[in-house]
Amino acid sequence: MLQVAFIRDHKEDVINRLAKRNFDATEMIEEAIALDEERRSTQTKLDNAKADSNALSKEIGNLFKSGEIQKANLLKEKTTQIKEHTKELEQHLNNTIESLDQVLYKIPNVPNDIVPAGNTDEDNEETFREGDIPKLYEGALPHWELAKKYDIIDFELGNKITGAGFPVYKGKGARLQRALITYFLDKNTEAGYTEYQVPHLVNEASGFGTGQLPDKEGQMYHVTEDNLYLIPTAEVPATNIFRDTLLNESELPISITGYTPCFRREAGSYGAHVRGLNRLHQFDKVEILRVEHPDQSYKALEGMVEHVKMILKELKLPYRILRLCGGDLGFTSALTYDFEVFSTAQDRWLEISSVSNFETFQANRLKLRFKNNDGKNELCHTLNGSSLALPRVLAGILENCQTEDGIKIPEVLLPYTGFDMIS
RNA sequence: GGAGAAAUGGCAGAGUGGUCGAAUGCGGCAGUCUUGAAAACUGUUGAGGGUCACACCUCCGGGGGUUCGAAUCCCUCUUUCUCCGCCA
Repeated sequence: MLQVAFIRDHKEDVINRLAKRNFDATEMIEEAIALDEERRSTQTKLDNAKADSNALSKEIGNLFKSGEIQKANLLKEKTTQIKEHTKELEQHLNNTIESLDQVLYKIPNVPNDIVPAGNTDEDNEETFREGDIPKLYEGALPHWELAKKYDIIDFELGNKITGAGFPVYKGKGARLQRALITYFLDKNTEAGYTEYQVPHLVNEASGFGTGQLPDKEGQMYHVTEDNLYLIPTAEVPATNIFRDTLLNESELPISITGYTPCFRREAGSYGAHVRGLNRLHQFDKVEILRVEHPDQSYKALEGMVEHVKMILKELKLPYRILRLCGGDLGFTSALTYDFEVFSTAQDRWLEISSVSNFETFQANRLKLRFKNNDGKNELCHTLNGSSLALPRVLAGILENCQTEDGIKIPEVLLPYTGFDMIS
């Protein structure tokens, strides 16, 4: 969430920049500023009331000690009034904070200046494209047909065991997926990211820390018995490593990577858009995450984009990079680059990575700060991205690397798969 | 799952109703000594809010309560440890 102080000091700017999301924040911002005003003045009143009662208590203590019981009892009576007043103020303060938070939760992050205006994914700005779209043989198949033909992914079996959106990978399909996971993790650790294995279920506080809660609980599977949530992305547990943390400036930057399955309840779309591996309830993803000094975060974002580019180039997949427009930008992000691989047989682009700078938006809620060289506490910037999301990379490989004789495995993966062809 | 014990500053560890934001030790920082370092000695050293700066307020696992006053008493939750049971 945004910092109130920032909203107060940059009111017009915040409103104007949020307009890029087609988000009219005028009313909310007025409300937030008013509530904050109220919060601070109530806090001051409460502090003063407490100071009075502390002083009285001390006095009573001293009177008892020196045996002046009567005087002490007289003072005691005086405290009841202050106590009542304090209670009222406390109540009011809590209500005000609650209302203020409710408003702040609803305001999305302020887009970076270079975020293009626009409403939908049509308005995203392509910034880069690489890799040749292969000329496939006559009768080339979409990946779900290939999966069936070579018996490497079984969607029906998943239906039987669990339900739609939970595929079963078999034989070389399973091996290829594992190869990709290991390959991604190796690339990430080579680039300086520390590998983590994090829990796949998180508690309420964690869901709240990264913004899935409140409001967006519908996208997560909820284990009500224990009040835990299955993670929709490693971002949730990985970012919450840093909840309520005060770092030293020298500890920055922090770079971590981790592989997790991801669970998404979202009902999704229909037809070809959810066909095969295009959209699943459970999928695998390798995530990269950084905690940065505010001055360095955009440089870090570029670094992450370059890193993902390098991986896709090695895989020799045709892909493009989009700078998301205001309307398509995620709630918590200030700037996002999406990577899309071209699905030749489906003739469409599939999102395989999303790399974002959240600036202080997550850090504020997480209370993730660092002590700067002046000894002041400052919010860190957080960034994350996929590197990469498995199913669509798999789909991309199956479709783009298909030949009449079978699927030709990209060369960089050979040490990981141990085979060069799925036939 | 059952029985018991515990949770205090970066760490260790005292403190069981009133100058306790908290003894002491270690660690950190600064200084003395030294050519330099170590040792020794001296001083200093938690966080958040608030203020121009003070004042002041809050924080002894979380939440609630008793009391004029709570680290200290009560309730509750969480976590950790020991023992038993179960188990990949």
